[in-house]
Amino acid sequence: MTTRQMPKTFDFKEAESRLYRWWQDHGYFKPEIAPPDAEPFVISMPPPNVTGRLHIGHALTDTIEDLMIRYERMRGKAALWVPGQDHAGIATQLQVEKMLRDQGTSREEIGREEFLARTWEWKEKYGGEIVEQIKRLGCSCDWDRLRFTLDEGLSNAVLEVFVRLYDEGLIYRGPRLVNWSPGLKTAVSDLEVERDEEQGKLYFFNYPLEDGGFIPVATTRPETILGDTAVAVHPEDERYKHLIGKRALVPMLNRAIPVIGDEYVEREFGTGALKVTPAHDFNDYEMGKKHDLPLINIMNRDATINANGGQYAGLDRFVCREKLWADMTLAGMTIEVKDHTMVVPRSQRGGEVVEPMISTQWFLKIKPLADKAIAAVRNGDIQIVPERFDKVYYHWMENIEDWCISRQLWWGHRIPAWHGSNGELFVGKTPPPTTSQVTWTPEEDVLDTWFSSGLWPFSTLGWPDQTPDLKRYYPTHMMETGYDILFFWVARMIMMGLWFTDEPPFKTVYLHGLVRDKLGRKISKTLGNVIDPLELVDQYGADPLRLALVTGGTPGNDINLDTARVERNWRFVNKIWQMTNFVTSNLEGDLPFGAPPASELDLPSRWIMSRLNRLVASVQRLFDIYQYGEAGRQIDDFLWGEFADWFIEISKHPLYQGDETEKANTRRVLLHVLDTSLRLLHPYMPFVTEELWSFIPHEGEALIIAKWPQADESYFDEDAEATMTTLIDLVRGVRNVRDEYKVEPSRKISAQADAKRYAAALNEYRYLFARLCNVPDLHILTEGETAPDQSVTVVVGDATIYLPLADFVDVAAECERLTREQSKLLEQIAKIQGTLSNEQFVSRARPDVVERERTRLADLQTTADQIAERLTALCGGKA
RNA sequence: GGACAGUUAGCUCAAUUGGUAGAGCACUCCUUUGACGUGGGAGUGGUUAGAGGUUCGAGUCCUCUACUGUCCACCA
Repeated sequence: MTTRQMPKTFDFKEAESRLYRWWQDHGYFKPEIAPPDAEPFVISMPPPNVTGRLHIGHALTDTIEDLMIRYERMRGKAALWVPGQDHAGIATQLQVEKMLRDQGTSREEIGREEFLARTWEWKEKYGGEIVEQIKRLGCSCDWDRLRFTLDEGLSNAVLEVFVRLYDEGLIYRGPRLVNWSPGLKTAVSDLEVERDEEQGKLYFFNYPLEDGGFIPVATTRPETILGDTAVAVHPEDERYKHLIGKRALVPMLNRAIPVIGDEYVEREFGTGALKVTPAHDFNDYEMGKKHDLPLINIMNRDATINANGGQYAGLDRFVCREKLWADMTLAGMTIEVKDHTMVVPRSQRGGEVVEPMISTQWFLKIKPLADKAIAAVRNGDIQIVPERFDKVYYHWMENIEDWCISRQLWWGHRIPAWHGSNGELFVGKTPPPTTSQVTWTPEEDVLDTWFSSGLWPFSTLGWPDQTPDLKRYYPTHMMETGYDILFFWVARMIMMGLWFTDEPPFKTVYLHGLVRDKLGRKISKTLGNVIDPLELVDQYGADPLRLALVTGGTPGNDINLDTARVERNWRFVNKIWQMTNFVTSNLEGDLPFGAPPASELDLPSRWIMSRLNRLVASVQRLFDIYQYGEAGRQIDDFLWGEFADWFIEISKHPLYQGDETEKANTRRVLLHVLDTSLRLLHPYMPFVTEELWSFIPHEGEALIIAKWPQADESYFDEDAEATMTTLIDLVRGVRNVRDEYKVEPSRKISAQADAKRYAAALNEYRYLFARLCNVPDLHILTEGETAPDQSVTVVVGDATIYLPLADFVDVAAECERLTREQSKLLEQIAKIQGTLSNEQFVSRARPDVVERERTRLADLQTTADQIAERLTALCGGKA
């Protein structure tokens, strides 16, 4: 039996790095640690951005996934958690560009090749940091399988997918109206545009007509007037319908454009007439197609006005807005400017106003892929947890638009296409041969970061090659991530996975919420409410943070993280440390593992074993439905509230006063309960549990690969639980009375008990009262004996304890206390009687519920009777 | 304009298929008894946002209202 001396407290700073290294060196994070025929369980880690720093959201994701992985590993699965990093096109490029600016240069200046070289350097330098940070949380991923979206294998997968989609006719290239980010000088997808309500202005002016007269129109973006190719009115609008077919003149440019009729125009809004700018507005674009209007692009890539803007060429779009409006005002065309609440599209990344612009881009016709993805969830091949996200998923999938996959960036997967000197387009994994007739120039654009992310579950396992990993670990099992990237990532993985592997890339999607501050505010630098997980790990260790994150909320809902919970869990860590210290320091001799059979155990042991096994069963049920938070809370409650507060205290009696059998049994039970609890707790708090497990006698080399507990129903024991509950309540009652009567805790008092059906138990376990409420000589009243008069009573069911506190008892106060208690009881009795006298209840409620109510009533009744008796004896029936 | 969450003790959160509303933190009082003062004991604190309904029984199911938050959406 090991007798390694435990330190007084848990030195997490020292232990965490040591244990992590030890786990990793022993290969415990690798699925190969399980037998070759073990069932696999695989999670692909949502790859953090290569330049990112671990934030609290990562901490949540990684903690939940590590919990799932550790749980399945302990269940004997070949658990594989594939870690990775994302090149994060825009985010990374922006950071490197900033570095270049700080160095007094720019990407344009150094050129594409040099820029990429510098970015790779940057990646090598900073890319590893987040890996180290993930390790600090205790994440048990297989670092030998670490992948990066731009590494060779994954890049090959990207090319393969692109070429196949192109060959299938699903990828096309052409000029379309797209969301253009002028600061980043690239197209972005619909998802990357955020639309928020802002205070803006609505500009009213008169659109001049060729034949004289005018139509009043309103716009929020006057600069787009320069690109107008029509004025639209509602075809049934009495005010304007006679003007349809006439020609209007674009202000300041005097370009003639038609007045058209279209039912899209809302007669009630603004002036009821609309200027149409197909090249700079999505609605107008549609209307333009319908009416065959020309597209006039008036902007350059940086959103300055181009030559189509006449005298305004060269101006910034917002400067142009002011200038043009001023000029129109001088020309007498303007009417008024009103404040107006409107929705402004902004770039998710830079925050700048996104401009709808005509641009030649690559698109993916995604509908066919989406159809498969919808079916997979509908037929249950993929389950989304919580279920309510199904609806969101379907809605998005059913209304999906072609995906603009090209970006005018340099950092990313370059689109495998070549442009021939005669206008040909070639798409393939390798460049086409140059001939005397044609020379080929490679495509400049790269792919949207999410394009490669969409392949993650299978690209990381070696696809398109049929690698052993792909065969064994694909499809994966769990996709755990935040609901905020359901569309960006999850939806696309499902589509790509189904399309290219013919299998759903994972079976379950578990969506967690966002971590917010304790006031429920979004975490942001500007608010100054950033919760830095690494700081918390430094301060309290990884385990307390992990437990706080997992138990802080429920699946799919946001978590308002109160760091006080982390601190509290740090105390919990200490608490289980001290429990273990107690258990180990009380072990002696060679003990068989496991608890003795229930028949050989005393009441407290039967009780704790019953409670333990119910806990195990309950945790299992909760894990089966992904309710990790509730399970964690229950383990916590059990350990602190039952095992430590009661069983450990009680165990001191058999340990110190018992015979050898009692000692051995108690030791075995202590050890078994602790061992089982550490196993249950391990996925939540891997470090401290592993460390503690090393101090207790154990079979097997490490807790991380120890067997996950299973409930043993032979220990379920309702009688033991009921009896112990009564004894505990009696102890509590005595403590309560002592406190109320201000009896010093150190003062021993005597007591007599009229225990009725608990007489035997009370008699056998009277030491509980000595130990737990300083009543060293509880006397059990036998038949004929009567209770002392001058005493305070504690009543639980039909068991009564009399405390002859002669010096303390104030008869009047005691009568009042009893009266108070009695009225509370009578109230409850009345309530239950009401329920039970209801025939409907008795006939319709579940029998066990009725039975429970009857028992409860009987208990209350006997308690009330006891108290009534006391009242008569002590207070002369005053009450 | 649609859709989805949330509203429970002062604060942060729980609560199996409907069956006595619970923790932690904070607060009050007591406490160095041989695991732990990062502890122990005893307490205070709730018409579960409001109104209806279904039911023997509702925090839980249904309807409506209020407030908060999120997502989706083409009113210039």
